[in-house]
Amino acid sequence: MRRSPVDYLHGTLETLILKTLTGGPRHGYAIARWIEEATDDTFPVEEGSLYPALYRMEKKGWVDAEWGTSELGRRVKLYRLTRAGRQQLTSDAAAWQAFASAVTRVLVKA
Amino acid sequence: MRRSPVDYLHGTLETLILKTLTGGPRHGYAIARWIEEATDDTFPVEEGSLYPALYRMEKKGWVDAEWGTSELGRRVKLYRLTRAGRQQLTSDAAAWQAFASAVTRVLVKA
DNA sequence: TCCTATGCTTAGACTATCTAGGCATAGACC
DNA sequence: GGTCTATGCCTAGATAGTCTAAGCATAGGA
Repeated sequence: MRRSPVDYLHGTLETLILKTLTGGPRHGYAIARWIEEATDDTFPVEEGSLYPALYRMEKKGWVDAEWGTSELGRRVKLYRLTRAGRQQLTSDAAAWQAFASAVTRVLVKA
Repeated sequence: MRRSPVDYLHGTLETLILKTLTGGPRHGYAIARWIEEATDDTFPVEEGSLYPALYRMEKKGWVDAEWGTSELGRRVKLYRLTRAGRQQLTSDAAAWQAFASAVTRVLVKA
């Protein structure tokens, strides 16, 4: 029963998306590709997870969305980090570090 | 919207339980207390999560259960790590490290 | 007597994920 | 012209692990 990194993904996707958007506005597809590349394809970002996550985040006021055009001339929905989203990222990153270091500490414990 | 460590817990509970049992057989209640103490109360282990997790793990053959008596003279169900459980822990711990380091790498990225 | 800590069980709700389908178009290739 | 791949968004339903909240039982201390 191999546990894939994805099994742990719960809750971290939104944080990773927030982080992605600190590089400037991006559309969904680009966000997915960026995360995959940044993690060396450690986890695939499924569209069925990505888009619902973006809607939740828009609803919570962490991102703003507006329709635009990609470099390739396609119609895309651009997401931009709001001030609230930036604050959330700061808080999320700290919460993640606390969680990750606690788990690691336990797993490494003699 | 404060993100509590628990939001990230998904999937890690079983791994933490496996680790707990490397210290010898323990009953559910003791497992919960050990994890909470080992993480400096960073996350509470709810009974509604713990016991179902133990049943899943027994079903998967990672642990064996048998009724016994606690130091306090109470009837307790003791869980013991199986060989398969020990292997699972090795695999889980590696998967966790891969996941955690990938996420941390992204969040720290300039 | 009452309260707390110990200890196990489980039904149902919640929610974030994945599966899998749909739709649309640009560009490359044959 | 036709086909295939990459790009791009949407969403219904299934899955699965968590939490809430209740029940049950007993030992020990105040």
